[in-house]
Formats: sequence, structure tokens, C-alpha cells
Amino acid sequence: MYEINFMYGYKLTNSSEMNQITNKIRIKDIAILAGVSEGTVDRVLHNRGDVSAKSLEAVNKVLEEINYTPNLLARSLASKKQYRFVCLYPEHNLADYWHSIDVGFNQAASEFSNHNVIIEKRYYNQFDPLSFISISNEILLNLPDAVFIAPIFREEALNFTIELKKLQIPFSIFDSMLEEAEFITYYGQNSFQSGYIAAKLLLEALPKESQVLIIRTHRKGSVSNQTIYRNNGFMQFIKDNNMVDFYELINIELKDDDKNSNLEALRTVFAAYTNIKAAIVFNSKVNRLAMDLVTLNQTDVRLIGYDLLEENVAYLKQGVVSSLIAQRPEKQAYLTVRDMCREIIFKQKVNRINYVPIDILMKENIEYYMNF
Amino acid sequence: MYEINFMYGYKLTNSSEMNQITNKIRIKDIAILAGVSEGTVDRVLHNRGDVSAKSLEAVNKVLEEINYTPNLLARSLASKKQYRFVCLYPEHNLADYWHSIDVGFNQAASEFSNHNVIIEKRYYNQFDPLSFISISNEILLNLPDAVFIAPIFREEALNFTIELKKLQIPFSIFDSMLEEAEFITYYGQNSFQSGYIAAKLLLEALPKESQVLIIRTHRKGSVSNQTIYRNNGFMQFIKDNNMVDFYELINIELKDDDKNSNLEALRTVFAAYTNIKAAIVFNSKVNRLAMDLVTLNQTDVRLIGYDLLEENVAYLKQGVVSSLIAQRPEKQAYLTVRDMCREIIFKQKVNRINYVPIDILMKENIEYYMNF
DNA sequence: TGTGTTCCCGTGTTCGCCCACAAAGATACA
DNA sequence: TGTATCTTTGTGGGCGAACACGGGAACACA
Repeated sequence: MYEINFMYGYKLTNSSEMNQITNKIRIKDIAILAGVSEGTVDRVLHNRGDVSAKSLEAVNKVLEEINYTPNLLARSLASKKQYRFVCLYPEHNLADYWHSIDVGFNQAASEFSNHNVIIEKRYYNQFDPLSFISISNEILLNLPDAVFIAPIFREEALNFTIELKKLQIPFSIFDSMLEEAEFITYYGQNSFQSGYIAAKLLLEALPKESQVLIIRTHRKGSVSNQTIYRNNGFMQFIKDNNMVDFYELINIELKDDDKNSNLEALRTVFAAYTNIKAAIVFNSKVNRLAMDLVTLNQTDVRLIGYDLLEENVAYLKQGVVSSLIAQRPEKQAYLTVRDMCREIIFKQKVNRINYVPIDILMKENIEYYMNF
Repeated sequence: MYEINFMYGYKLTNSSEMNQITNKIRIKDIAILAGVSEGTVDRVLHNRGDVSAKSLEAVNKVLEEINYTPNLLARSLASKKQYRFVCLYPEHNLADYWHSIDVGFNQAASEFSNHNVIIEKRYYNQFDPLSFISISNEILLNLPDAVFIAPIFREEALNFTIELKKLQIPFSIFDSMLEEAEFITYYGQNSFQSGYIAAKLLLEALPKESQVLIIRTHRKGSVSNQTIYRNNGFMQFIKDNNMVDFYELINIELKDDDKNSNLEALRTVFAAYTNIKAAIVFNSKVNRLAMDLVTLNQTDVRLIGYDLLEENVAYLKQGVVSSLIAQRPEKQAYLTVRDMCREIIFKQKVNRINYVPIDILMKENIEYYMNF
């Protein structure tokens, strides 16, 4: 009787009571339809208990019939809970790849600040696993609401995630994969496939018998999975296309920090091999090689590398680098945060493993990427 | 005196009055600092008048010193204004390019519905300028708060924008450019450049003396600027690289609707020209040609086309199409709406002309685009 | 019937901002 | 000085959801 009365009255009040233009349903509407109070609906929606079986059923019945989407604006406005998210990735400078990750996290920080989200950034030394350990320990003491990790150091990162699990702190990973971890999301490139494509771009129009330089930069302390997987993909392309005997692959390893010694090493290589037609660097340091090729007057070499660092882009525009493969680092960071918000604030479903597009950049289309 | 007292007290109230964790500044804070009421600050912020010179100055002074960013959640929640945005673009079916535009607008619709934005879609027949005119007239009578236009028909669209201008209705354009119009934003591809890149991808490894098919699909009633610009870019690449004498370009025009006649026409072409090594279609209809090439057993022809329609992607994966050039139609639509919200609701600055990236898709990287 | 306990439930306040309305102050004129 | 008019200002009531608090109903037991 009570319920019917209300429903009847409800339909009559065509303007003052119901928001008629957008027929958005509010908690109040559900309460009226279910014949309970707003507080009860709220308790049901949040599984907060203290609801009788009868009320529970009534509310659930209404919820099944209608399509209630909470007003996220009102929710965040009313909620007093502060969310503290901590990001953990390598320290860097402006010209570094990791700076783009920084940019993405900053975007997310400003966009979600109204939802009571605070983003803290912690950096480790990517050549020193101990720095990772010590900073991750600090984070554990802070008890953040979520953590985002670039797991350069496999073992150390895995241990960290295990501790997070114990404390029931949700976390996401990005940049490189850590299959065993129970992360909320992963955003990153499929490295194998990006190496595969690199091979296609580098080799497709190359004359047989060419010599091809494959550059590794040495990292003390750690091994980046990325470059290994990329290299594997590269080799797979050669196999798949029966090119094994076509080219002579010359693997050389360069130091990551000392520029002069690389130049001399390269000079030696070019003296020894006289038919080098192509070269690839499996990380963002391709600008180093480009610089050296310019010095050595070897710009006819077809050169491919990774990531849109300012210097890399400059060499691409000059034509020294013929293609760059990119992986949207800003998006990786931004979406990692967005999805964590969806997961723990908005209680929405998120996709767990997300491979970002493998972007192919040439001097003819680079401009529109940079301004987007 | 009054002011100083308040400021002093203000700094003392470290917890109850000020939200200390995120030091977000509220209208209330500004009011206290300026020694006026919240209502006055509100009037200043919205240029709503009825403010004395003295109060105005006081508030502006505070605003200059601090960095006030309004809480957009609270703003939208409180605002009673409904925004009605109307989109105008070609009618389509699921397999069509314009369906992706639809998807983008839908995304925007659900994301901005909480900000009191309603998105209405109106479709015209892309082969009938009159349909554009009649529907645009209907829109003018409706007095929406903003309009988004895909200006396929240059003259007609321009006239429409002039009328919108008179009514002071802001509008944005997407897909193709309309330089003379006073739009808020443009999102679309630089067609010339995308044709330029297409030429690079198609011709770079092509043997001299090859014959190249250039396909135009005929559209009764209208001419799409896009395909003309793309063609121009294509030709420019040939000129820039001194390739004019390398290839024999065969321009053929196919009907847009009748499949059989195209097959016969193509059969004739392949009978007449026996060294066709490459082909390009300057719009999303490349799947038609791909189908015919399969029928004619001519899949060795290197084929390039535009846009990620399901059928195009299928042929790309099969290897019949060697590359597709894409332009993020969903993003175009979504960002058009987002920027209009920023402009008229959030009062933020937006960038006027936005060229979307020219994406290069091959069978090796298509997968990661489709799932993103 | 009175008292205590447990279980449910409704109400009221808050978030930051918008906006209407009425009150207060300023000015002009009789 | 009083009254009318205009200008300027402060206050209060929403927006939709979160959450605390206190009160009512139901039951048990004395």
C-alpha cells in the first residue's frame, strides 16, 4: 500500500520530483521504487550490512530492473576517503624515456585530483637493484592505497609484489611484464612483436649479402627483458622469412655511458665490415649511434630504433634514423592510473593485460604524433 | 583590519576550516581571503556583474596570487544547465567508416552525461547534398548548445556554419577541413600528408618500370576533398623523389555501389596492363578491390588503402592488403566533444586545429591497435 | 508491564559550487 | 529627515552520494 502510493505519486510528479530530461536514476529514485529509505539503498549498494532480507530483496529487485549508474561526480564529492597512489620507476632527466612516463602520471594526477587521488612518485636507480629494494621497502611502510611499478629488476620486483599482496595493497605494473605477479593491470608493449616489426622495416627492401649491425647497450647490474624479447622477435622474422642466409648479422655491445669509446669501437667495426647497410638499436639510445654514424659519415646505413626521445626524433627528421618504433609511454602511465581508479574507486571492470599499439614512425608522419 | 584578522585566524585553523591534505582552494577560501562573501566571489568568477569596484579588485587580487582551479565535479553537480550537443554526419551501417565516429560519440556521451551533456545524432545521406541542407535546417530550429559537423559538402556546410554563427551557436568540425568556418576545433587527418606517406609505403621498394593502379571510387553528387588531397600528396611524393619517369600510373574510376561491373572493369585493366605491381585506393573501400584481386588471382599486387574497417583488416591479416593508413576516427569524435565541454562548460583553452596521427598498420602490428 | 539488547532503518549533515532571493547599503529626490 | 530607487551583498537551499548517528521495532527475560 505504502509502496503503491509512492509509485503512483511518483509518476504524477512529472517535473519537480524526477529529473525528466536525462532520465538518470538516483539513489532516491531507487529508494522510492523499492519502498525503503535512501540509507538502506546505500547500504545495499555498498554491501555494508544491517539490511533485512526483505529490504535487501526489494532493493535488488529494483536494481535488476533498472540500469543504475551512480553519479561519479557526486560520489567523489561526497566521499571523504583520500587515495594515495605511489609510482615506482627509474629516475631520469628531461631527455630520457622515463620522462614521458612522468608526463603521463602528471596528466593522471591533475585529472583525478578531484576524485581525492594523490599521486606520489618514487624513483630508483635503474642500474642498482639495491636502490629498488630500499625504496620499495619505504613504500611498504607508507601503506599507500595502490602502487604502480616498472619492474625492471625481475626478482626484486616480484618480491615487492608479494609483500604488497600480504598487505592487501593493489598494484599495477607497466613497461615490462611480470607474469607471475597478481597485478590489477599491465600496460606495455609486446616486445617480441615490436622486434619482429623492426626486422620487417629494416630488412624488407635490403639487398642480399648486406651486413647488418645489431647494437646492444650494456647495462651493469640488470638485464632489461625488453631488449632480449625485441631481439628474439627480430630473429624470428628472419627465420619466418627464410632470410637466415641472406644477411650477415654483426652483434656488438656498446657501453651505456661512455661516448668516445663507442665511436672508436664503431670505427673499428666499419673498418672490418665494408658492406654494412643497416643497423638497429633495441632501445631508446639510438640517438647515440646516429650521432656516431654522422661522425663516421655512414648515414647511408638504414637505421632503426625505439622511442620518441627528442634527440631520436631530430635524427628521424634529418633522415639519419629511418624509422622509430614507439609505445605511447604517456598513455601507459595515464591508463594505469585511470584503471586503478576504475577498479578501486568506481568499482568498474578493467582489462588486465593491455598491449599498447606498436607505432611506426617515419619522418613523414612523426609531426602528427608529437603534437597529439 | 577585518581582512587581516581573518587571514590570521585562517592560518591558525589548521584542521577544521581548511582542507589541509590536498591544499585545494575553494570559493569559500577565496571569499575569506578577499574579505567578501562566497556569492561575491562567485559573481566575479562568472562575470555576472553586480559587484562593486572595490570587491572586484579585492577578489581579483586574491585570484592573481593563488592558483584557483574550480572543482569541476562540484560545478557540474550543482549546475542546472543542460547542454544539448548535436552531431551531424553521414548515415551508415556497422561495417562503415562512419560507424567508428559513432562509437567515439557514444563514448563521449557516456563520459560527459554526468556533466549534464546530452548528445544527439543526426545523419545525412552522403550522396545527397539536399539531405544535408534539410537536416541542418532542422538543427537550426532546435537551438542546440553546440554542433559537430562532418562537412562533406563544402558549400552547404559553410552556409550552415554561417547560420550557426548568426545564432551564436558554437560548433566544431571533424573529418574534413573547412578553413573558412569559425569553428571551435577541427580534428582530422592531414590528408595530403597521408597520401604522401601512402606513396612512400607503396613505392619505396618497387622495381622501376612497374605499373601502378590508382583507384578512385566515384561518388555521385559530391566530391570528397579527402581523396583529392590524398592523391595530391601521393603525386608530390613521386615528384619529390624524382620518380616521375619510374612508374606508369594507371588511373581508374570505379563505381561505388555495383560490384560486378568493377570486377569486369578490372579484368580489362589487367588484360591491358601486364606489369601491375602496386595499387592504392584513397578511401576506405579498399576491401572491394582486395576482393576483386583475390578473384582475379592478382594478390601479388602490393595494395594500400585507408581505415580500419573490419573487412579491410581481414584482408590486411591475410596479406592481400599490405598496409592500411588509419586516422583514429573514434578519437576524432570523442575529442571533439571533450574540447567543446572544455570550451563552454569548463572554460578552458583548447587547441583549434588538431591533426590526428597518421597511423601505419601492417599485419604485424594491427592486432594491438584493434584491442586498444 | 518494564527493561535491556539486537537488529534495522530513516534522517541529517557534508562535499564545493550554482543561483535565487532578500536584505542591506548607497544614492537621489522631495 | 524620510521615502523611493538602484546597487551591492550575504545567505540558504539545492545537486547526488557517503556516512554517522540515533531512534524504532522486535524480541527476550525478569
